[in-house]
This record gives sequence, C-alpha cells and structure tokens, in this order.
Amino acid sequence: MERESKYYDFKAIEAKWSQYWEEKGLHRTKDLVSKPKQYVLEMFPYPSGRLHMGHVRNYTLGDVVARYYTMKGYSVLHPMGWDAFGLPAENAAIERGVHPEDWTLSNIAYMKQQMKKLGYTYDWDREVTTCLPDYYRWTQWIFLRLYEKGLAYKKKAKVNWCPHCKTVLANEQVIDGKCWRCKSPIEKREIEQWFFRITAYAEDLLNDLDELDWPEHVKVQQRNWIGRSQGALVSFSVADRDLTFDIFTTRLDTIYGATFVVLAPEHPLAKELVRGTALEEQFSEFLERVVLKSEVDRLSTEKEKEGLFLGAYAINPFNGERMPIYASDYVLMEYGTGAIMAVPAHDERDYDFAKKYGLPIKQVIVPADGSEPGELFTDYGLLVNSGPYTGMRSEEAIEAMTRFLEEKGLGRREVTYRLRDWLVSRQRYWGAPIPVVYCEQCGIVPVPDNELPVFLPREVDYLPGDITSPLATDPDFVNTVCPKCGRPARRETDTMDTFVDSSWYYFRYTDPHNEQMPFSKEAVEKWLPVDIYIGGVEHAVLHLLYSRFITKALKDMGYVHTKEPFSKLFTQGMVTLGGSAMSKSKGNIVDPDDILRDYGADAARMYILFVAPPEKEFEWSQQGLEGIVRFLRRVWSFFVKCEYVKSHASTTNLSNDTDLRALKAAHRLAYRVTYDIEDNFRFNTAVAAMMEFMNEITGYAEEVTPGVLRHVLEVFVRVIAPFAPFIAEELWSMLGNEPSVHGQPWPTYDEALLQDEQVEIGVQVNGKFRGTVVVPTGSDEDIVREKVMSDERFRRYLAKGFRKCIYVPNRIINFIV
RNA sequence: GGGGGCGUGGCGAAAUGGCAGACGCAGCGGACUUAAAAUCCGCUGGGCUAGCGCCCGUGUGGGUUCGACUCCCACCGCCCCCA
Repeated sequence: MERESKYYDFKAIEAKWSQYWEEKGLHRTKDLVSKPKQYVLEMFPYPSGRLHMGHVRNYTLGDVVARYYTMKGYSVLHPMGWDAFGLPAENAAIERGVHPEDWTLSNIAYMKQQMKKLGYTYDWDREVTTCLPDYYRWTQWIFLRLYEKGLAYKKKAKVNWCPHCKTVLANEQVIDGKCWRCKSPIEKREIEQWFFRITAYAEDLLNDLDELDWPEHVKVQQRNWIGRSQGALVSFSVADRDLTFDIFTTRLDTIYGATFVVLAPEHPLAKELVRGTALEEQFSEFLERVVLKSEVDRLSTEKEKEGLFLGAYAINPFNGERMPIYASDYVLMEYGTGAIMAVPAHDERDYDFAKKYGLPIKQVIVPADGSEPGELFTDYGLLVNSGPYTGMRSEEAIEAMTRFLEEKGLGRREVTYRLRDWLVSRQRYWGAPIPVVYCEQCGIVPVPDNELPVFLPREVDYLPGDITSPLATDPDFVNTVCPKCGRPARRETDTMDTFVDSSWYYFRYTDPHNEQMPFSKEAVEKWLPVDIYIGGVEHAVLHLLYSRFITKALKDMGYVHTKEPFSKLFTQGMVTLGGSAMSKSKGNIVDPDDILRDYGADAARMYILFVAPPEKEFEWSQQGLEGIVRFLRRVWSFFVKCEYVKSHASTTNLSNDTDLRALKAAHRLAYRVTYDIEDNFRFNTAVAAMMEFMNEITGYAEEVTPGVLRHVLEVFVRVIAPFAPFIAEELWSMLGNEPSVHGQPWPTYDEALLQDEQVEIGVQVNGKFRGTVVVPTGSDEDIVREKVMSDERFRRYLAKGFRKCIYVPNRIINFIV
C-alpha cells in the first residue's frame, strides 16, 4: 500500500480506500452477540435527484456517531434507504414525460453513489425503498392490521379541489388558497376518505414523551400538538324546542358570564334550527362561504369573525338565562363538540364577537390579587355574580360546578384533544394502494394477506380531471372480484399518505429481506429501539408522532416489544442559502458534487461539522471550506515529515519533558473529543480541539522521542477517523500500521494527565477583572489571597483592605472593597 | 392565528453563573520568490493614550447576584412548522 504522492491528493486517497473498504466489507453490519448494540439512524431522504447540503450535514452527523460507537466496541446497525413515494415524481412525469418509477429509481442510483463518495458506513445490504413492491406490500399489510383493530376507518372529509385543473390538490399544492399551478382559487369538496385512529393513543403519546431522551422543544411541540385539555361537557337545552346539545368548556367557572352560545356552522343543530324559517337561505349561503375558509383563518384572533343569529335561544343550566344561539366560523366542528358557550368577559374571541354583534358582556371573574380587571380578563381568579359559587377561586369553582353537573345529570368531566385522526387517503398515483375492495354485496372487504401486494399499475392518467384518483382511470386495476363472495367488485383507488411509508421503515431495516413478514419479532427485539435518531427539526411533530403511533399499535398487536421507536433524538439545524432552506424551486442549491470534486469528501465532512453547532441552522458559505482544506493539508505534510516514526515502536515510556507535554496534549485531545461527542454531538468544538492539538504538536514534534511521537500521533489519527475517514486511513498506514484504523479502539484518556501543575486565576475587585495570578493547581484561598496581596499590580485596588472575598478554586478570586 | 426556535467582532462561531471573542474565515504586516500563487511567522472587537494603562462592548430596556452572553420579566428583529 504505497502512497502515490508526497502531496495531499485526496482523489487518490478516496479511490484507494473506498475500494479497500468495499472489498473487505467493512460497512456490513456485524451481528456480534458479545457486544452491546447501537442502532444509529438518520431520517431517510426523499430521492429528489441529488443530495443537497442539508443531507450531507444530516448523514455526516450520523456517520461520525456510527463510526465512533464502532470504535467504542459496539455492534452497530447503520442503514439507509429511500422515502420514495411522493408528489415530485408525479410532477416530473407530468412536466417531462418520465415515468415516476424511472425518475425515482434513477435519482436513487445517483444519490446512492454520492453517499458512497462521502464515505458513509451504510450497510447497503439492508437498503429499503418504499416504492418497491417488496416494501409497500408490508405497508399494505400494516394498513390491514390497523383495519382489523378498528384503527383504520372511513369517513367524509374535505379535500382541496382546483376547478380549473379539475384535480384534487395536496395541502402543499395550495398556496394562499390558490392552486400552485394555475393560481385559481381552490374549493373544498367533501369525499369519503380513510383515517387512522391516532386519537385512540393520544394519552399514551402524551405520557410516554416523559421517558424519551429528546430535545425538550420537540417534546413541547408534540404536547402542544396533542393539546390535551381537561374540562366538562355541559348539556344545554334549546328554549321552546325539544332539543338539547352539548358544549365543551375548560372554563366552567365562567358559566355565569355566558351571554350567548356559538355553534360551528357545520353543526347539525344549526341546520335544524333554521329549517323552514326565513333564515334558511341566508344560512346556507353563510355555510358555503365558511366551508371554503382555511382553519388557520377561522381560528385567527386577528381576522374578523363572521356570525349568524340562528333565531333560537339556549337555556343556561346554572342560572336558567336565555342566550341567543349563533353560528360562527371561529368554532370548529372537529374540536370538542362543535359548540361553545361564549363568555365575552373572559375569552378573547368571544369578546371580539360580542363587540361586533353588540352582545352583552358580563363580568364573573376578578383577579385574585384585588387588582382592577379590564373589560377582558382571561386568567383564573375569584368568582363574582355567580350564585352560590361567588367568592370561590376558579380552581375550586370548576371542581364544585363539575360535581353539580354530575349530580344533576347535566354533564360530566371530559378530556379532549386537539389531535385529530390521521387522514391517510391521497388522490394520487405515486403511493401505496390502499388494500381494500368494495363489493356491492359485502361492502368494504380487506384484501387477504396472501393477495398482497396490491400492485401499482405502471400506466395511468396522472391528471384524471374528475374528483377521483388517477388509479380510477385504469379499469384493469379497478375491476376485480370480491375476495369474500367472488362477485365483481371495485378496488379502492386512493393511495396512502407517504407518512405511512416512513412510519415503520426503521423496523424493516432490521430484517429487510423477510418475505413472510414485514420483520421478525426477533430482529426487532435485537435492534430496537433506535438508540440515536438524527434528522431535521421540521419533522418534530408529524413524522415522529406518526412513527410513535404505529409503534404503539404494533406493540399492542404483539408484533414488536417496544412502545417507543426512538430512545434518543437529535434534531439538526437546516442548511440555508440566501436566508431560506435550499430547495430546487428557489434555485438556491449547493451541489455536493462540486464540493467533492474540488475539495474532497473529508474536507466536505469536516467543514460541515466545524462551521456551526449541529443543532443550529447555518447559512452556507464556501469561504470557510478553504480553512478546513488547509488544515487537512497541514496534517498531511506534518505526517509526511514525521514518517520516520514508523521504524520505532509506539511507546508511552517518557524520556523528557517534551514527551510529557506531547502525551498530555494527546490525552487532552482524546478527552475533549470524547466529551464533545458524548455531550450532545458538539462536533464543531471537537474539530477545533483537533486543530489546537495540531497547532501545538507541530511546534515541538522534532524534540519528542520517536516512539512517543508515534503513540501520540496514533491517538490523533484514531480521533480524527470518524470525522475524516479517508485521510485517517492513509495517515494510519503512514505511521506504519496495518489498516483499518476504523477497526481500532477509540482512545481513552487518563484524568491525571489532563491537569496542569499551574493554573492562572482571574483576579477581580468589586466584580471587575483586574489581572491574573499563577498558582499551583488546587491551591487554597489563603495561598491565592497571599499571592494577590503581595502583587504590585493589585496594591492600588486593595490598599485599604477588603470587606469580603469570594474564591472559586482554579477559576477566580473576587475582592469586595 | 397557534406552536417552536434564533439574536455575541467584518463573517462562521467559543465561553451556559467566574479572565467575552477559543478554533476558523476574511483583512493587515513580514519571510520565502525575478514575480505571483502556495506555504510559514506575527497582528487583528471599538474608543482614548507617546506609553504603563484606562473606558466601552454579547439585539433593547429593567431585575436577581460579590459576579450575567449565560438566570428572571418586558420589548424589538429574524427564521421554521401547521395533518
């Protein structure tokens, strides 16, 4: 294995070692029972064409972690795959006439080759591609299991409809309420669609967050998303009519202040109340208008609320007062019961509505601290004007009033969630077909397991021009026979949301070639949960919540042993250019190929790790890259200069003070890099530590005994190996060692060698920094004080003595005068 | 609208209650060179000073503390997510 050049020729080094690793199968998962396991996973990409810098950042982080744990002696699973169904493939088909499958598969081939160039340790024998039948077959299988458990069901829901393109649009295709392609305003249409009952797990999804080693802000986002609220259902009756309805409130304490009631326009009671009255026509116009509004607009506290009096009154069960019933867009049918009591004095949106429609505002809560309440006061406080509850604190009143409701049979305690069921139907071609058929005789019939997969036909019309799915245009696909009764039947033509594909892929990696099951329980038990999951913070809610739900459902069905898929999560920051995320449509892409060609994989990896802390967003800049290349070149020439050490055995037998200095530098380096990796992946400071080590050692290397120098440099090479794997391998052999450095143990450090004998202590007077003194490490206050007092420089500040002295060992001493 | 985040030199950043600016980029000066590039050495937050030094400085305003970039409150600006 001779080097081709005395210069740092990264192309030659990369070519040589990637071939060597491939031949030796270095990246294949080693299933060693004797070692503890570590499942290192990065969120798999959508194969959009080529890698962008965000991918490079994500996968480099994961690769360093995987390599680090391998060197630490773990049995590591580090797989990669493709989230390969999705809309862009269909767009490519429409715009360029390429078949989605061909487009996707060629993108995969390209991106895979890019990943290999970057030196990632993926076990490609376990590659998973969600758009291939041997994968989506199992996505369908999971759908069927959920269906059997009642966790998949059908109901009507709104879709976005573009009247011009005559097609159903995905949410991301609607921009400001307009079609992304033709800019015409979109409409809402209601059709029957499939849902997953994620709300059945709302409580578990919330509670189990506590056990996860996830960033707190992600947990907070999930908690808010689930949005648990504890409150009460209250039954109201309609005055002079034999009708009742339930409202949900979290603020039962304010019920004496209720002055009107608001129904969602979609509420069945609303229609019922206006039927046959003069208001009927006005109401249906109103309803039509509201239905088109987005939820964001409807819930806004800024946008004006629209309401319509329904000509009827409700009776407040606590005080018997008559309250007008309105329908308004700010109440949603999907949340709570679709009906609220409005308390304008103590709720912001009720207040705005009351102002607009001139409705009474009645104070029933005052601040507990006796301060003057404004017209609108939304906090807890003390009750006033509330009959027998007057004088109670809000918390007490809620409890007492709930008991009253329960005793009288007028209501009960209720917990509601903001979380809604997961709509999984997509009226698109490029996705996994939903495996059910519709039989006139038997109704909805699931496709039997032995008939899976339901293959996606290759040729269809992607723009069917009807409120239907592309698959519906293919009679060969649609027409089938009922698996139950054998009569003619129609297939479901919707495909599944791609979040379904990505909600279980981490299980498939453990057993990717299994043809009997999506995975064996044994394989999952061996590897799951994922020990460290790395990906973009933009997935903090959806993907991560869906995956948690699927895992819990599979656990309850006995297919897996774990109730949580990802023990530890690391969310990396975005890579931006010109202030926004790199994306094709914005044309702000930095192509990793250019970087690889001009600077090499090691430089690309080191740079992206060095330039910013990994959880933080960073604005791409090419300039700093030069610095990393210079560093690698400097390392290279230094090792060329030190090549003589290879004829000396590596040793830690020290002969002089410089040997000790060098050894200490190596131990400090090992300590700092280990600590930085363990402490939340602080790779930027880890790389800085390597630079500092180099800056130091190059100053006195020739004075170090060759065997000691060899030992010290071996520490350096092992430390840099996960970061810059190619050059590390080459440097390792330059030191006279056999490959591979990546099979070497991670260097350990000796605490005793981390401390210096002397330490510099900051001297403050009245908290102001005035200089330093050097004392032996670990000196007592007396010694330091003595040293300061006898020092000429501090005399002027301390001439009159001092009142107090604060000493922090090895850090600072502060005199208060 | 709701939710989540981020503000430190010319730039990326470090320091998470104890000497603000480690490490790197850019810049300036020097060495090498016929010259340039590359490389190497030195300087580099701002202001005042002949100099020793002194003052100011982590978005803004308050607070806690012997001591605050770090903790608390309010505000300003920017970014991300929303079935």
